[in-house]
Amino acid sequence: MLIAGPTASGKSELALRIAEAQGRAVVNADALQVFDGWRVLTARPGAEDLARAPHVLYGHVPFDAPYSVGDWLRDIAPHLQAPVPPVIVGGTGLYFSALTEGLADIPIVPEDVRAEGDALSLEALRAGLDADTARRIDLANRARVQRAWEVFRATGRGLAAWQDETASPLLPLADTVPLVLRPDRDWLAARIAARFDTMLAEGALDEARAMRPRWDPAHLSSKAIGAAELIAHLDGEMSLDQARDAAILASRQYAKRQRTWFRNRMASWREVLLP
RNA sequence: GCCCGGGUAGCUCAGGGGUAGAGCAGUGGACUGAAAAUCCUCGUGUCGGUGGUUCGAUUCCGCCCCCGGGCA
Repeated sequence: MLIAGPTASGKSELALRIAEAQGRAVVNADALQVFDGWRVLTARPGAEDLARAPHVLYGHVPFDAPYSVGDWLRDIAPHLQAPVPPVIVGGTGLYFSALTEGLADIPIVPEDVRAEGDALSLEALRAGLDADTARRIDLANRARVQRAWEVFRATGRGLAAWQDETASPLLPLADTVPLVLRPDRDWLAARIAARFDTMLAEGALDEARAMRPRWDPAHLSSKAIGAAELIAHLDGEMSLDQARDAAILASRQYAKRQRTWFRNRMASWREVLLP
């Protein structure tokens, strides 16, 4: 069973109830909940939830380690073999797509190639692409262009060529019960705001204080919405109210991006309208 | 009560006699290893109200209302 949904839509609780009732494990499909560190801020399940059902792929990656969809697919593979099929829940559309539609089997790009790419201008990166790939990707999007450049640089083959050879998916959609939560926009906005206040009440600020000495915006776990805002508040750069408002706003904008992905890339999934 | 400054897009504001634009917010979209990332698109709203001047007023003038500040 797959459960996708925007942030704060209540998908984790739904997954937990199903898992608990049916003796399944809950498997995480969220790019930030895989990290150790910001437990409260990333809404990772707490002790009470963990006691109700087995949880997998939550907080299993060090907060300062790299991670990617490919890592996630490798991590999830063994859990798909469990005798009782798990409930896979999360908000990262890319993870679900890679799982059910496949991901090109491209060798891991070495760190020094990434560093080399970081140093180049967008124009230079574009110039280093093969024609097929250049035609396929968004040339205004540096992240996409640099990724394509890195693949070509590291493997000598274009990203498009690799993608054309994408193998069959680890878990075909047809073998699943795919649910996507589609909450009303304003209803979700209210929940997003309320949830951030709950996070503060549950110690998000203390968590930020604990993370402060090891804070590095470059870490992937630092992308957790609200992390930079709370750190800025601790550094006296903004009031707690400003940090709160900024984090809530960023969460709403994130939810909108998720909505777009779900609507267009998971059109065949079973919709669950909320409230 | 008088004087000064304002009242223009959801918010902050710019503009100016030929019916108006920015930023933010919001919308729609893209996205096969950074994805809670990254990128693209979309701006008609009684220009506070009402009279007047004018071929034409949101723009100029009068009055009224509201919000700041000052003086009584």
